[in-house]
Amino acid sequence: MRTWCGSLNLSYRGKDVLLKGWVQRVRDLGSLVFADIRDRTGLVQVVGGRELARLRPEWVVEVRGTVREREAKNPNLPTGDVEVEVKEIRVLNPSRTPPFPISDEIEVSEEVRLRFRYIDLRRPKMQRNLLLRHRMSMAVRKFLDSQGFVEIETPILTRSTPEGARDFLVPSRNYPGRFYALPQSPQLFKQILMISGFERYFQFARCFRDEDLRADRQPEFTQIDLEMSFVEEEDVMRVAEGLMREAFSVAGIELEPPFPVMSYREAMERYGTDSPDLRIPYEIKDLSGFGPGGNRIVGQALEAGGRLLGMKVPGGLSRREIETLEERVKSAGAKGLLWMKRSEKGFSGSLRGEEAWRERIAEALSLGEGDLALFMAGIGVEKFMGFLRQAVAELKKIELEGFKALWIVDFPLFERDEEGRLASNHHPFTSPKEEDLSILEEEPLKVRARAYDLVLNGVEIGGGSIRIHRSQVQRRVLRLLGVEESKFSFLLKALDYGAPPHGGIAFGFDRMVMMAAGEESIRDVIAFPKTTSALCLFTGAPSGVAPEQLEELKIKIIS
RNA sequence: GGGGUCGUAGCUCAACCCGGUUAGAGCGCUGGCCUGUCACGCCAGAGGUCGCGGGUUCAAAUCCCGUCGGCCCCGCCA
Repeated sequence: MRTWCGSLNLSYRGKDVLLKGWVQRVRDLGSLVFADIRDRTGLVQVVGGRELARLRPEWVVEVRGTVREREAKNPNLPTGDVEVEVKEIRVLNPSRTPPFPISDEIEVSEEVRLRFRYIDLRRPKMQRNLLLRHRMSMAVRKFLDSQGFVEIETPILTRSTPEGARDFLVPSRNYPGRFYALPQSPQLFKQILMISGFERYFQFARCFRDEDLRADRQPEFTQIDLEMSFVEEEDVMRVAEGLMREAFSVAGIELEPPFPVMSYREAMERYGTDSPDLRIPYEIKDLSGFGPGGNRIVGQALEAGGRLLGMKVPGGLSRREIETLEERVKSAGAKGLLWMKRSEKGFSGSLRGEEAWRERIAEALSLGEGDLALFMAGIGVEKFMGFLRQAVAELKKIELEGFKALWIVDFPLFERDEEGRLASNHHPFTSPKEEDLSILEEEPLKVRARAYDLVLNGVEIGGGSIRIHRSQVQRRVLRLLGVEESKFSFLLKALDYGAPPHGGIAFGFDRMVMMAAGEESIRDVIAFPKTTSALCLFTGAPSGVAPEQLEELKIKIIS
């Protein structure tokens, strides 16, 4: 019977044990040799003579021996009170010298880590992260099961839909020139399952989007996808809150539902983003009402239909820091940054203008002596102010501790895309608010959606909506979007066969685990992630294929 | 699609700005010594296409152009 290395303690004193694992390190003192043996549960020291001296890091071994109390204990090691006196050691497999040691202390470039992922995953941090991921998924499954949800798998080979992100395509051999698409989400299938009468569905769904990557974005990722029949917004939100509470509690993080609710408009006004981090204390104020105040830049901005937005930075910033911020917002696309500082001598800074005007602005921001205010003027500056708010918090090294969740609701159903056409803010199956149906065609941009986003510490962690369950409403929305009905005829038809009112939500599971683990990158909670240029450094995917394979698919590479 | 940043020993980095002997350090590795170590210690040693290609120059790790790759951001992500 094998004993886990990490489980050994004084209660094993005198017992014979069999350990299996990897050699962490060998300390050769001559006729006395120590080795640390590691398995998934931890490390334990074994002690013996010259027979241990030939061991090298990462060799796979089997050790038989007797547990004894140590002469010199190691308080830094959970098993530090004991050691195993070796009776027999067998090398099951030697190892080449690893490119980097199995330790959280050592910094290794991500490139090397991904190339040797099997070694990287031996590191305690990565083992912890993937174990946490497992426990969170188990907690979620248990919770959803207890709430009457049924896990149902939906296809990976499915139909390309023109809306939304770029699809990954899979060529069909049986139908040359035709393609399957990998799902961007199981959206339509889960709606169909509601029509099929399952009432409550969930799935840990792998989703695929062929877009450029980020620290929190991978081309394939995992969503906790769920859908419910006969529900309103609040019903879905309560289930989602319970799910979040259960998932995060396994990481020792207590979320306390119900989460506060904020309208999209309020979030944009106060924080300049639809996913605000409420732990940051700054707020944005609209100062357009005070007029141009003799300031040329502000005057031009207001005349063009733009706004003057300001934000107080208590305690101020140095000139150098303001310059740094300006560079950062400019690289994000902003035109520039204005500032004003209040000192005992009065106002200073680049927001010049009439003294009374500056006084009124300072008052509106409750600017005290030593405080700084930052401003932007123009059209669409809200989101740059939101970016600035984050950047200032970073620069001021504001302690961002704890977890603050909130719901964002009352999104507009549509937005204008670059070409000025209507586009869905969420997706085309999101229901408009009943009371806004009458203005759907006349004033589509004023129509609010029955959608809700769940934001945790400024990260969008989930989003969902009550769906359209009447084909006639779905037709009107598709028409406004300029989408041919034929593309979704299967959905429209299904809606006419007794579709119940339904709605749901999907969570970015990788992001949830990332936050619970305190990681900055989603790659650290995914066993085999892609690089930011969508390569798998471990297998070398994507790769070329044999000419015969292309031949069979009737595919020709043209460049 | 765009911007930034990095690429030198197995790993992490220095030398690069301002071109000029034999490209260094720590860790790791190999060998030797050592009975209480636990980041063991001490002694000795090996180890480099300076990402790749081209250019400038008497001379390139260093300057220029291109290219490949890692990371971060903007666009994009219904």
